[in-house]
Formats: sequence, C-alpha cells, structure tokens
Amino acid sequence: MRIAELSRTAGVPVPTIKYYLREGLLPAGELTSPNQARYGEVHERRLRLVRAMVEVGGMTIAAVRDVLAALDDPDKSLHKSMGTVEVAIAPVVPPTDDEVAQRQGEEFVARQGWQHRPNSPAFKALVRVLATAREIGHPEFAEELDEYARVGLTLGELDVAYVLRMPSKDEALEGVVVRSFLSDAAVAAVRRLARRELSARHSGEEDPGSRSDGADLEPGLEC
Amino acid sequence: MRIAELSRTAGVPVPTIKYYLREGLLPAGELTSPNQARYGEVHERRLRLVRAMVEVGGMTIAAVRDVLAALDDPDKSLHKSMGTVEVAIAPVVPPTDDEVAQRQGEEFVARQGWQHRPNSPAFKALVRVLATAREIGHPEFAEELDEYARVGLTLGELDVAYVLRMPSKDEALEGVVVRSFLSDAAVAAVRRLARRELSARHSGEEDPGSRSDGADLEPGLEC
DNA sequence: CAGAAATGGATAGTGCTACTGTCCGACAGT
DNA sequence: ACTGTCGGACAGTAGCACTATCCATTTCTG
Repeated sequence: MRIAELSRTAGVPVPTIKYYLREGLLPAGELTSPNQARYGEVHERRLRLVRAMVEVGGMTIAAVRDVLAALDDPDKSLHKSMGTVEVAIAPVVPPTDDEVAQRQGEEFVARQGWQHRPNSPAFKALVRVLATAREIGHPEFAEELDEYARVGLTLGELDVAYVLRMPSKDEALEGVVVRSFLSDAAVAAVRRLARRELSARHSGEEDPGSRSDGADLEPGLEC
Repeated sequence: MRIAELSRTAGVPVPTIKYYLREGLLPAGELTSPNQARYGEVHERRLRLVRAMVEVGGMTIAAVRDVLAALDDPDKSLHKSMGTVEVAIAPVVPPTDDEVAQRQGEEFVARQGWQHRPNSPAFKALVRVLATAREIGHPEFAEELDEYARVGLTLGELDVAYVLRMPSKDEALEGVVVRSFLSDAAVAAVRRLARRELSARHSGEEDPGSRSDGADLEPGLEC
C-alpha cells in the first residue's frame, strides 16, 4: 500500500499522514527504493488509533506520542503502561495552593482506602476541582466526592474486566489505551443524555429536541 | 473597585480582564467618567466563574460566552437553560456516517426509555464514540453502554438534587452551570484515581508513586 | 498643585498547536 | 517517453487565547 491508498482507506489527508510520520506517531513505511515506501495493515490500524485519540479523545499530538511509546514498549507491565497512559491523557491543570482543598482530597483518598499519590495528575486534578468549587462559592461540592468514588470504582472495574478479557498482552495493552479515552468520552456523552432526560422529567416539559423534524425550532435550539 | 484591584483579588492579569470585557464575558464596569470605570462583587464573581470554566472545564471562550448568555437570560426555564449549557459545553465532534453505530445509539436510547433526540450533541457524541470503537476494532465496547447508563443516571440524579436544593432560581441556574463542568472534571479525576487503584491491586504491584518522597524515581514516573 | 502613575479603549502582535501547501528530483505505470 | 505519483524537506496558515503598546485622560501622591 502506498501513501495515497493509506490516505483513502483511513480517510486522512496525505499531508496529515506525512505530518504524523514526521512527528513519530506512525512508523516509517518500508522503503522499496530511496524515495518509495510501502505501508501495511499495521500502519492503517495505527493511523486509525491516532485519529481516534485526537478526534474523540481530544488528545494533543504530544500526548498521543507518549501513549504510543508506552504501547510499543515491550518491557513494561500492564500496570506501568496504564500509569504512563493515565499521565499522558490527563489534562494539564494549573496547580493550586488551597490547602483546604488539598486536605479534602487527602481525606477523601484515605476514606476510600486508596494509595495516596500526591504527585499524580489525577490527584492534582481532583484538588484543583475542589479548590475551584470553593473559589466560586460552592464548597458543598466536596461532600459528594464519595458518591463519585462509587461511580469511579464501578467504571474502573469495567475497564479492568475488559482488559483482563483480552487474550494476549499486546491486545490487553491496546485495550488499556482504548479504554482510557473511549470510555471517558462515552461516560461524558451518556451522562449528558441522562442529565437532559432527568431535567426534562423533572421540569415536566416536553423536550424541544424530542421531535425528529425540528422544523419549527429556531436555529441553535434544535438540540 | 478598579481594574487593578479586580486583577489582584481574582488573580487574573489586567490585559486578560480587558480581553474578557471585549469578548463580552464580563459586563462593562460602571463608568464614573468617560474613561474611568468601577467594578463590583458581581464582576469578581463572574471573573472567577469564567476562569473556572476555562481552566478546569477546558471550555473555549466562545462556549463560555454562550453559557453566560444563557445564565443571564431571565426568561428561560431551568430546563431550557440547562439545554443551552449542555450544547455549549459539548466538545465538537466530526460527524460520522456509520449507520451501525447510529442504530446502536438509537437502540440504547430506546432501551433506556429516553427521548430520542438525534440532533443533540450528546447523542451525536455517543454515536461518534460507538463508530470509533468499531473503526479501531473494539466493537464489543457497545455492549457496556447500559452499565454506563446506570452510572450516568446516578450522576445525573446527584446533579438534579443539587440544583433543586438551591433556594433561588438564579442560584439554581448557576448551580446548573457549575455542575456541568465541575462534576465532569471531578468524575474524570476520581475515575482516573480509581482505575489506577484497581490496576495496582490487580497487578499486585506496589504503586511507584505511593511513596510521598519519590526521590529515587526517574523523572516522568513519579506519578 | 505638579508630576507620576493608573485608567479605559483601540489596535496590533505573540506563542502555540495542528495541520496544509509547495517544491523538488526520483521513480512507476502505460 | 511521458504523465502522474512518490517521499522528503520546509515554509506557510488558521485559529485560539491571550499579551503588548499606545494614547488621551483622569487620579493619586507628595
């Protein structure tokens, strides 16, 4: 397969493929002559994965590169790779100096009996959320953390079960990566649907978007 | 309060405040003379909210503007405002023409007994996730949607209960906005913590970041 | 009350990211 | 032979979220 065909089957423009090759997101094709290369299924699969991470996962090119590096490292345990992936997909959050939020986070983790890893992006993100809630005048938000923990554990168990179901280590590794961004996106989407549904029920209103035609709706409100 | 003090108390640079004023994210200050304005608590509170949406919620300036417009519209019902907010905070996803994914999404919504709103960003996002799962060779991902729905409903009920607890409609409206991005961030963070915890337990490994000092860890692995 | 500092408003510029376009000499297909 | 595509290098672009500069006023400070 040459680059044009790869572009066609994966639906990615040729210049973008060249860019990904430059950035190390795709391995170079097999050179058949100094300026002709051949690509295979591996490239196609990898290219789809990259597009999924960028488009659905909202990841940056640098994060994708880190994740793929972890995926291609044969020496790492599943657990370690998972850690690398988590670090890579974590959004960057500016740090906070709110020690109340810090304490709330620590107490939460202790209450759950979880390992306290104060430098992990996940923990920092949690503290940042708690600090923000306080800053904008919603300190009671912290009280619901334990409910969130139950939800997080449920989702986490699904992820682990999924990965353990994989027959080979390589597939399990890819499963880790895929779950890390796909299920985040899925949860976010389902959650928005559920929120809207509950809101509609509660307000007793017919939902404006429930009619499929939407012809008589002003633009911007048809959903 | 003048702009310098607003900048100091909210921790936002003066040029950024000016930028937000230009973009309509902050109402103009009360003019005391043709080129002097005064800002109050309202501005400070709003400024903190904007920063929270941008930094923690990862929202774009345009999305923030839309959300604030909904928040400031006194004629809208809570439910309608919530809809506007949901649309604004939804990430942009390229559409898909995968009719299998489309059908999976529709069946899922029907199974849950939810309203089918095929044009909502949430539904489109869900279909996109299902399509992506199939594209990258993980079609069995769709089978877990119902578990996600349970989680989504749990979280949604928390959100609704929180909003209904608010004494006034204005506060409830702000509650909607705050919940829309804060709890997304909180779920994501808690979920990452839980995933790591479960992974550590399952692998039987000591988590490399569990020690607070981290002195002997190579950089990039201390979390 | 004079001079330094800050202000609101306008406009231009910056840094970053993720591409996208152009050019080139070398093949490949017909 | 010749038309089209190729890989590779490099420059250019679009969009976003600021950031910097300027200027004609105020406003504070000594």
